[in-house]
Order: sequence, then structure tokens, then C-alpha cells
Amino acid sequence: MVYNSLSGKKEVFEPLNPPFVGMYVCGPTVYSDVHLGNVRTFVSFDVIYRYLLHLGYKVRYVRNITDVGHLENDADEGEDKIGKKARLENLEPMEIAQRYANGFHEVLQQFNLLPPSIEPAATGHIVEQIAMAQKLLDNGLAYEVNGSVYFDVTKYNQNHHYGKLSKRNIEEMMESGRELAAQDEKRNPIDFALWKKASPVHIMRWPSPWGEGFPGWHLECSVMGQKYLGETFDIHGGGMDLKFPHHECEIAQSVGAYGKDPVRYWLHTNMLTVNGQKMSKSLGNSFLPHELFAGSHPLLDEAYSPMTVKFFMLQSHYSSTLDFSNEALKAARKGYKRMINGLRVIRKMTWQDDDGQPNEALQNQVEKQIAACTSAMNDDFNTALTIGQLFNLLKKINSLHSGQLKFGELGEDLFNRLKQTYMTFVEDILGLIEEKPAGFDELVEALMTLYREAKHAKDWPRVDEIRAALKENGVVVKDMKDKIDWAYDES
RNA sequence: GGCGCUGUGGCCGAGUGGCUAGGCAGAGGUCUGCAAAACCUUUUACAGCGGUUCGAAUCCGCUCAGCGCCUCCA
Repeated sequence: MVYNSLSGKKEVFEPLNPPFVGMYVCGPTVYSDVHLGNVRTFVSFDVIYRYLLHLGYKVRYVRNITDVGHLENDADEGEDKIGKKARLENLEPMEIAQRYANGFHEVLQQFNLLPPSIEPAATGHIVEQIAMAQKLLDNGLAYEVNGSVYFDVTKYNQNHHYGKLSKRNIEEMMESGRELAAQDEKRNPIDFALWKKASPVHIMRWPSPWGEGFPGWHLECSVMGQKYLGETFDIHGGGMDLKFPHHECEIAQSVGAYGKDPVRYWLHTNMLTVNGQKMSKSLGNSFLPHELFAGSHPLLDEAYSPMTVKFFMLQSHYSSTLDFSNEALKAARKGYKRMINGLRVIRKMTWQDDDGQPNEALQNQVEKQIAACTSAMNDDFNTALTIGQLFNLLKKINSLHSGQLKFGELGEDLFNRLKQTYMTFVEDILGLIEEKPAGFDELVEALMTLYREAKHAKDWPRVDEIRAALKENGVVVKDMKDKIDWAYDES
């Protein structure tokens, strides 16, 4: 089941051409560093992508890079964001785009996100965008004024519903539309640009049938979605704030050009908030990932690692707002470490034929918990609920590890499925990984060897000393009845 | 103003009609050289008012509070 923004309901997910799934996610505009809110969207869709792969779908995941066409201001009148930055820094626009695209990739890698199948750039598809604008002109749904081409929303709305995604109607939009003096080229304020004539100072420009210019922002996604996924594809994702006008315009363009709805399931991620307010570039309350990792933002008490932040995000549902605070992040860090400690334990654990007798109540409970992981993900990718279930499984794993639960009580088959489930969900589906510096394992093993020796000799002062040294490296010792192990310090 | 969303225990955050979410924090216990980790038990809930129902955090209405989109933003 997925929540479809278009219908406003949860629907059964049925791909158009199983086992293939086409998924398009609006990527970043590369004119500045990605902030954490952007990251949330990509983290969410990464998990969705991973889960669909896990279910056996052959997913083509397209996530674009917007490197032209995104204007600084409303009303299609501002300066291009990339172009402006290029002018300010006296660089080629492509240098700007490349720099921030690189930074974007670095950040996503720190969060352990899988790369998309295709990552097309808007500037690489100028020809196709011109063709689509021309097609809309031919279909009578666009008009050219003075070297610019605009989409005729009113005309389109005669036979279609402009506003069906964002649940608006154009009468209201016409009334509440802002009166901006510079809009005289457009027939109606709600029309939007498919192609803009380049002013003499505009750096980014391409030849077109209408003179030198550049494409409108909404066009690229329609074009690239159609090119790589077809005229109709399964999933289109993006942040809530793109619903209108961006996604609405995409629908209008595609329907206008090809006569069919481009997307079957629209998925929108909700916003990250800070003190209850949307985190956004323009409000200046957004964190940059590296500020978070370094703890260098005034609102942060200390540094939080990528996996801590990712775990924090996954503990809520993608369609809910999520409020950022130091307290919440600290709690998430402990939770994350607990989960990863569990991963370390289960990885090394193998079935042991002990004298435990099958415990039916326990077996039923574990069966249910295993099944619940899948059903939670099946229910609109509910990672929060999934994590809750994984913690339930973790209790069993830890009980086995400490000898408080016997393997025989579970049975070999169930134990193997428990292990399989925990590892698959944590690593492959949620994409959570162990964070450790280079040489960490060797250092810890060396200290642990000393610890065991001192412990065996009952040299308590020495034991405490080594314990403190380990603690400094973020490790706590676990003394158990019959063995000694370590875990990541959760504090 | 239009459209929409949210309000859960000390904190975060799932949950859409009856069945323990979970994490963090707190309390007690088991274990331990002492601890820690782990496990077990346990305290604190569903903004307010009214309605539907055998039964509501969950459905409906109203009130209050907060937020989002309508302009660039994931």
C-alpha cells in the first residue's frame, strides 16, 4: 500500500509493467549546498528504492540534477539561480553546477544512499525540452510571446483539471493570483514558462525556434521522466513543497503533450522543521550536513554523525513533519548504536544445538515480529514502525547472546529467519551501517586481548584502566557469564 | 482570504474502532570484583467540548493551539 497524493488515499501498489518499476524523484537545484531537509527526501526515497528492490522489482530510479531554468524569483521573471551564482563568483555556470553536484553526491554517500539508475541533467536535455514546448505549441496549449513560450493554463483547463494534484481550482487561483507588473507577457498570471527568452546579460542560453533562451523549470522533469521512464510511469516523488506548482505543471505539460497522465502514484515527503517551523534556505534556519557532523551550527549542542541523523529521520514516517532538536538527536544516537550493536551480535551468531526445549509461545511471538517488519514496510513504507519491530527482535537476539534465551527454544529454522530478517532490514533496506574510523577493529581487538588477560589474572586496577581506555574509543565492555565482548558506547 | 495538515505519556515518535508500538529518560530487579552492557518488571498518554457506537486516541461536529502550500525551496 502506498499513499498516493493524487487520490489522497492509500492504494495497493501495482506497477504498470511488473516486475519493472519506474520511479522519478526531483533532485536538487545545484546552486548551493544541499541542506538537511533536502537530504530527508532523498533518504526517504532511497529506502523506498531499496525496499522495492528487496521485493524483487526491477526498478529504474531516475533522479535529476537541475542545472538550469530555476529562477531566483516568482513569476518567471527572476534571474536563473545557477546563472546568478556564476555571475557573482565569476565562474562558468557549469562550474557552479558541477561543484554543488559533487558536494551533493558526497553528502548522499555519507548517508549511505544508493546511486540512482540514471541521473540526468536538465542542460543535457535542451533539445528534448524544445521539442516538448513545440509539441505543446502545436497542440494549441502554449503560445509564444516575444521569444518566450508560455503554457496556457486556462485553455488546458477547459478539457483537463489543472490543480488536481494540489487540490485547487483555477478560479480561486486566478482570484488570489498576485498582481505583478512584469507579467504582461502572459495571458494569465497562472500561466507558466516553457521557454524564456534570454536577456542580453543572461549567461545560460541556447538557440531555439524562438530565439536564444533557456527552458522553464517544470519542463525538464516532464521531458526526462518521459524519455527514461515512458509517457506513463509508476512513481514520482519529491518534497511536499514541490506539489504546487512544480508537479502540477508537470502533469499539465505531459497531459498536454502526450494526452495521458504521466504518473500513477505521486509520493510526497514532508518537511523537516526547526522549532516547529519549516527548515528552508530562505528562512535561514536550515542546517548544512557538514555543520551537523561537526556540531558547528549555533542551534546544535554537539556533533551528530550521518547515521545518527539518518536513523533519526527513519524513526518518523516520511509523510509527517519531523522536528529537529538536540534532545531528539541524542535519543536517536543511542537508539542507532543499540541497533548497530545488535547487528554486530547477530552477524557473528550462529545456530547452537543447546538443550533448550521448543517454546511455542515464544516462537509465535517471534514469528509475528518477523512478519510485522514486512507488513510495516508494506504499509506505505512505515520505517518508524519497522524500526520498532526490529527492536523487538533485537531483544530476542540479545537474550540469545547473553544466554538468557536458549537456541533450542526458538528452533533452528526460526533462528535463521530471525537473523536473516534483522540483518536484511537494518543493512539492505534501511541502509544503516556501522560507523568506525580506520584501524578501529585492530585497536579494539588489541585492547580486548589485554582486558581478557587482566581479567583472568583478576588484576582489577588494570582491568579498570583498560576499560577506561576502551571507553575513550567509544567502546564499552560486555562481561557475560561465559564470554567477554564489546559494544559501541551508547552515551 | 482559498486549499490542506497537525495536536499522543518527561522528550521524540508509530498507531484509524476493541488486542503491549518503539527509542530516549525515570523506578525496581537479575547478572557482576565493582561497574557497564544485556535481559525482566514497572510509572507517566491520546488538546478541549459534544456526538455516533456495546466499545473511540482512532469516525463525525464545534472550539482552541500550531504549521504548510498558494512566491524560490525537498
